[in-house]
Amino acid sequence: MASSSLGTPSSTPQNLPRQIIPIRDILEEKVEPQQLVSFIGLVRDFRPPIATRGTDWKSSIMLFDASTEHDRDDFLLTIFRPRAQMPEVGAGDVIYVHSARVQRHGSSTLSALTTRSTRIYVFQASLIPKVPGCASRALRASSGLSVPSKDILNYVSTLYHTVDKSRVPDVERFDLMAKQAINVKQKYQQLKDVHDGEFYDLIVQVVRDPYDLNDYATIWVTDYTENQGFYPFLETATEGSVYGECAGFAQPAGSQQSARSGPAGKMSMQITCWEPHASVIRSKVKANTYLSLRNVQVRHGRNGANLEGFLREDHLYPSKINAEVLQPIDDSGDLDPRLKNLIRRKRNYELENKRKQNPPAASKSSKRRRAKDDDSTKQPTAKEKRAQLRATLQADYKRVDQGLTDMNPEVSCQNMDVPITTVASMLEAAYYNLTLEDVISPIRVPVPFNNAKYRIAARVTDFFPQTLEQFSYCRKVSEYEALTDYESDSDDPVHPYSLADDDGLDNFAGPRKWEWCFALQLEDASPQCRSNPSRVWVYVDNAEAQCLTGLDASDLRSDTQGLGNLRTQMAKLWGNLEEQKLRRKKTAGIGKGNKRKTKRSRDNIPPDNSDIEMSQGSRKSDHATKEAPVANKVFSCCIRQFGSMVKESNPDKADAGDGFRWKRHFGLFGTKISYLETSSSL
DNA sequence: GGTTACCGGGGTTACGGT
Repeated sequence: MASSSLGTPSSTPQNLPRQIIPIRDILEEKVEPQQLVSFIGLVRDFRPPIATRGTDWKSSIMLFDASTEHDRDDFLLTIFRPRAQMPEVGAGDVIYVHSARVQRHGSSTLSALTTRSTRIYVFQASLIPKVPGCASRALRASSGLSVPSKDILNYVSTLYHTVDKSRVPDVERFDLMAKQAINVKQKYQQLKDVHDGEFYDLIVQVVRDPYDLNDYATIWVTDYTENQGFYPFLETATEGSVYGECAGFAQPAGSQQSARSGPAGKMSMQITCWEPHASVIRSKVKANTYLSLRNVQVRHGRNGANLEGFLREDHLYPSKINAEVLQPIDDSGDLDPRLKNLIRRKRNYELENKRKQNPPAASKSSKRRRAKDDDSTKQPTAKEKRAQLRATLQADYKRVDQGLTDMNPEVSCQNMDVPITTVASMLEAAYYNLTLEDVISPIRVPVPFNNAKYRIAARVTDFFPQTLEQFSYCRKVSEYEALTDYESDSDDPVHPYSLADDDGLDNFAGPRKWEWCFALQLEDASPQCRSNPSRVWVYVDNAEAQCLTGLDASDLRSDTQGLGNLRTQMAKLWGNLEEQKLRRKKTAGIGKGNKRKTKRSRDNIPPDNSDIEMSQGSRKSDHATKEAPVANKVFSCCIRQFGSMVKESNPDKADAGDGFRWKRHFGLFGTKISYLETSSSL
């Protein structure tokens, strides 16, 4: 079966050296991807080394042997190596590749990939003698490789002199092809810039499930740019109405998912994909998938009215696949900038759309951003804020550092040059000095919060949630996180500042991430406040908790090591507070059914830092201190004030638009517990 | 033990709708 048309013995198994696999066996998938294989073949195409994003360079070689000499499909060897170690090859050279990895990448057929241990022997075509001559003299100079065994050398000679070489181009043509291969043509365009009759590389998002027609599949795609050549979709996009099932399309029962609304207007183009690309579309693509498509021909459709795309088989390399699914979430921060920009445009489109749909009330997702950006909230300018902060701080600076002794040596914070302020002054209502024309002295306008930062001296008197296991939570990972200006959406059911429970994740199959989120109740420890110290709840978000503890969040209900590390770190900060709380809870729990809560809930949210409550100080834990005082030390830490929008049914209090008011919060930042000394080695 | 990447050239096949 594997014999050549010439009937030569070259391809018969008995002539093949042991451990050498016929290339056809790889193409017919008699081996699995990842498996290591050795093979020998003739070079018919070569792509010289090009730089990659990594440290290696990349080169590739198209090979055939006696088992594939008349095949249409090609067998590709991809070489990743430092540039200096790249082999030099010429037309018709015989290559013996020892121990390369089989892979499936960018092609409908399997190919081979070098590993660190792959050896490549190149025999220069013009020097290969006929048997019984020894092929070793045709071996091109390669660094430090010993001469292969006799059976390999014999096979090289036999193969070269018996195989049909009509697929090997002549030297001039080969060199020209190699030269052309490093000329990469820039074909990427956004959809807004595509024209009739041209070929483009596209980065797009699929807006509805593909329509599969066996030999080919059609997809509708967008990149959130507009092209006058596209069909204008309905302005008001409702579920299923824009890219819904088209009348007249045969709908195999159950095979079509409900459609999703894509952007309205002239933002989407249909692309028809033939094999081998259609297989990728069929098996890996659905609505919302991000795709890289290469060499899409753009032409007017049959009605001549609108532009369409066509992804056809590559003439020269029929197994080459030009459709690749892209993952919008990438922890390495290496996301393709073209994809990043597409996601950014999508976000802008969605924000704009939301705004249009809910003009009077602030849209939920933009609440926090508006707190910072929107002029209509009458926020002071940065300069004004700085002046205001300076004035506030200067009024409060008491140089209380001097009165502080026996500070916690395990805790340090930034901005030690900023004088310590008191919690009471931090909790005072915020004002904005409004200057008007013809009015000499500025008017003090109360504002819901200001974005001030402070340094305080404090000790921890309470924490939330009630158990350390709940200090971390699991959340969905959003595609928008790749954007540098990403801010999480407050529609998220587990938004940190809501300290909501983990519900909503049970049926979520997408990527998740563990993050820290907890709150600490701090009591002012500055000397002048000893008689009546104020308390404040401060949030600790994921980044600040990482800074504080030096630990990454994990599922603490199962990660006992992580829980132990957290406990050790927090004990440095709050002493025996956890034990005290536990004792108090046990005492209180007698006769109360002692319900064990394993999830965060809104009922458990730490008390508001409302001015009255906090300036008077809630003293629940004082009862406990009578029994046994919490033993912990004073530390200095940085606190920032910020605001968020919350629902408000009383219209008189709704100062943030219909049904919403601003709420002031405090957050810890720039504070650090000394590093954990772990006994376990890496 | 495993990431890096994916030429050029010039295009036929197809259902009917947005």
